[in-house]
Amino acid sequence: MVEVAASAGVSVGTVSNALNHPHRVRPATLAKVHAAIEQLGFSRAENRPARTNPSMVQVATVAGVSVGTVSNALNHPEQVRPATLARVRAAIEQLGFTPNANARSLAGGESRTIGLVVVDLGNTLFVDIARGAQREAAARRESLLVTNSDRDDAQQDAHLDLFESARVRGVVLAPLSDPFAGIQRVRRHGTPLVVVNYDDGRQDCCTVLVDNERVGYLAARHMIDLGRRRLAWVSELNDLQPVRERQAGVRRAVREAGRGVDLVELDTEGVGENHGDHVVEEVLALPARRRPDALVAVTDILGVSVVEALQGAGLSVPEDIAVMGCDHDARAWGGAVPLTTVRLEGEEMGAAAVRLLAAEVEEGIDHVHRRVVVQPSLLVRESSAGRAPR
Amino acid sequence: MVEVAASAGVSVGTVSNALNHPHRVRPATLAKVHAAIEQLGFSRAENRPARTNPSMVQVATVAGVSVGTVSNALNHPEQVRPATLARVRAAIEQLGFTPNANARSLAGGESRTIGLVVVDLGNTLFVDIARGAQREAAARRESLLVTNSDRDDAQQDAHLDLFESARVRGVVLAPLSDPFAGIQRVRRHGTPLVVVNYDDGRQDCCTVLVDNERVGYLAARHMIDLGRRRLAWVSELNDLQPVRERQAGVRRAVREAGRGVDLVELDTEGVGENHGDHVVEEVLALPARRRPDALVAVTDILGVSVVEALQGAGLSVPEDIAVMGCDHDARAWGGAVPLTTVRLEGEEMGAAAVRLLAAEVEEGIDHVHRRVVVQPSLLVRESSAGRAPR
DNA sequence: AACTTTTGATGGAGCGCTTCATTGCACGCT
DNA sequence: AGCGTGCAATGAAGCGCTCCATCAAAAGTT
Repeated sequence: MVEVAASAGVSVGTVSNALNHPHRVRPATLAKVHAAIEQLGFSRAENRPARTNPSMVQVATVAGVSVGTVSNALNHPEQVRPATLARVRAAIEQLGFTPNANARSLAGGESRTIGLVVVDLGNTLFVDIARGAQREAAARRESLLVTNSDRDDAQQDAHLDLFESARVRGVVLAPLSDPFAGIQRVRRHGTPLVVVNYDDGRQDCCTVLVDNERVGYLAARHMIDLGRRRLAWVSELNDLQPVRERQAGVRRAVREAGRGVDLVELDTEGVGENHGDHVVEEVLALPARRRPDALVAVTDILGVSVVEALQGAGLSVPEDIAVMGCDHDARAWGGAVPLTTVRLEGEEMGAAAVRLLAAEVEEGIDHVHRRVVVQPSLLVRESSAGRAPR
Repeated sequence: MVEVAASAGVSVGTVSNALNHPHRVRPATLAKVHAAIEQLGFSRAENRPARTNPSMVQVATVAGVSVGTVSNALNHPEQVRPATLARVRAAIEQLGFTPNANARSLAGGESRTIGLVVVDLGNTLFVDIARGAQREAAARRESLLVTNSDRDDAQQDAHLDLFESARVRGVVLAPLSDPFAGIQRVRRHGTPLVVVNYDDGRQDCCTVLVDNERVGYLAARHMIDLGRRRLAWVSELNDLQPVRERQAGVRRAVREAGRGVDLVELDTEGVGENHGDHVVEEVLALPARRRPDALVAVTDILGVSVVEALQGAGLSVPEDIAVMGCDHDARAWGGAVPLTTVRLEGEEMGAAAVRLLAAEVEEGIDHVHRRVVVQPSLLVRESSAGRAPR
């Protein structure tokens, strides 16, 4: 009727009158309306795209049982007699019936999907997190849906809203920046939320964290254990939390090592592929007795870049200077000298996040937010330890 | 009541009788049931996680309008008087109302999400595809949900079912292997499906493809244009379609170049990080006059591995032998010598897939399946062309 | 055999929304 | 004033499912 009204150039009300109270409508208008009806009568049939999933009603009809029984066959098969169950399943098979998850979660008030919003799918860590979350979710017979906010706050918010409106069972968020607003947004209606890889300190939700202080500590400690005595820490100038923590870990390792070990801290303007040259300039500018014999880069990408720049400057790695990065970033796997790194256990983080989510769902009102700190591990390769004998 | 029955160890029917026709129930059973009721009475209150999203009814009440009007305010704001609209919006704001997408798509029969099932999120190409699809979907005011099948057919099927049951608007599939079964599964009920990066030849759905023949052609042609005359093509032994096509492209380029150019084809047992050594052995085993001066690897990972092995064997790249890969894989970005490659335009592929999906939705019954072939592009870096002057 | 109890199946209410025929009302025209 | 019209709002039907009180028949018990 709305279409007819549009086509006839009158309001819906007029069409209604034309049909039910024709005497109220001026003859000319009446004619217009009837013409429109006539015309649409023809074109109406064709634009049905025939997207016709069978419903439980059809399954019930074919199986010769009631809708309730079909529902039971699906969700509580133990309450259905084997013979009946078989009939229902045959009907489902025959019709190719796939339950409508929307109707399910509407009626049941529960969903079996969890949402994961990730800041950057291009980064190995987050792909690993997704993989771990996926695995853990599957083990709990839940589905995991992933969205990539691509380092964009607006997208991140949009995706949180999306999951909220889909009434997912819970959301795992690997945020770009302080996720406070996002947390509020999601928790407003009690949707369980776990934040991964960001410590907002407020502890008003469950959190899965990397022990970034330990990342730095493991790295520096490794170099010291190798007998290196003049360490360099290279990171970017900005104030990102993980960077500061890693730096703190490096400092602690150096402090613990006592006076025999020195530390130089170098800054770059970024951690990308091309910042190695600048670092090497700074290194070479140092007086020989302060020149580092070991260098820890805040990321693998930066580390690889430094290795290349050092080699370009005629220094050998690891003989003259041992180099390592952090993150176990796949983008750095192809380096000339395989890079020693501190590996973040992304899969474990993702799995832990899903477990926390499940706990929050189960515990309900009694839930107390928890924080899981996943320990990184040292991965020694040639850039620090030299080529292994073959 | 189901809970009570479970707790009392009787059937639901018995509980019903106990409540409505107690005389029909044996006293002992009656007592059990009442005990169970008593017990659950206490624990019932606490496990309500208070996950209470306001519904449109509440919004309507607060705004002092009917539910229909709230719906109109949301979906057809132009049909609502500004003053009313403002009241409704204020109520939505005040209650923190988020529409229930499940109910929406149930009632409206339409969903605004599309699903993307990807074979390997660890691979840059698919991350790019996801990014491109995301962008195009956002532009059409649709949401994109991603799942990672992680090279596992069972997971892929599970994810297709998931999207099917969520009644998404359409599915984009980047399959592991021949997606015939998956296609059947999804199309059975008319869900639009676009397959990316796999050509099954049957053309019973829309497809977005890389011109893999051209990938090989561009690569070999680049080497020939650089003046190289003895090319090597390195690929794994298996029979994957894209590999064969790339090989065909290489052959064509060599053929076109005429008799001055030779081609050696080498096989590896895989394309991973450690297969370079073997390739180099094969290369060195060739008589000097047949030894290649240019090498095209089927993937970047293999290419980087070859570069390292060559350097390890004392050969220089690109002087002695130019090397390149294919794919523009991020995992190869960190190589000692930046690797020339043929770039697959993943973002463009993802965007094209979403556009095809949209077209299929719009065209409905009249839709004819289309095939979009996205052209790869050559990315020249140092491993073939030498270090650019600074 | 006469009863109680259990099992297995039923059918209807309701989840939160969209859609749309219907209506009340105000406006403009004669 | 009175008719015809358009606008804005209403309210009920129904989307596909789950849940559950209820019941008929089968299975036990005495």
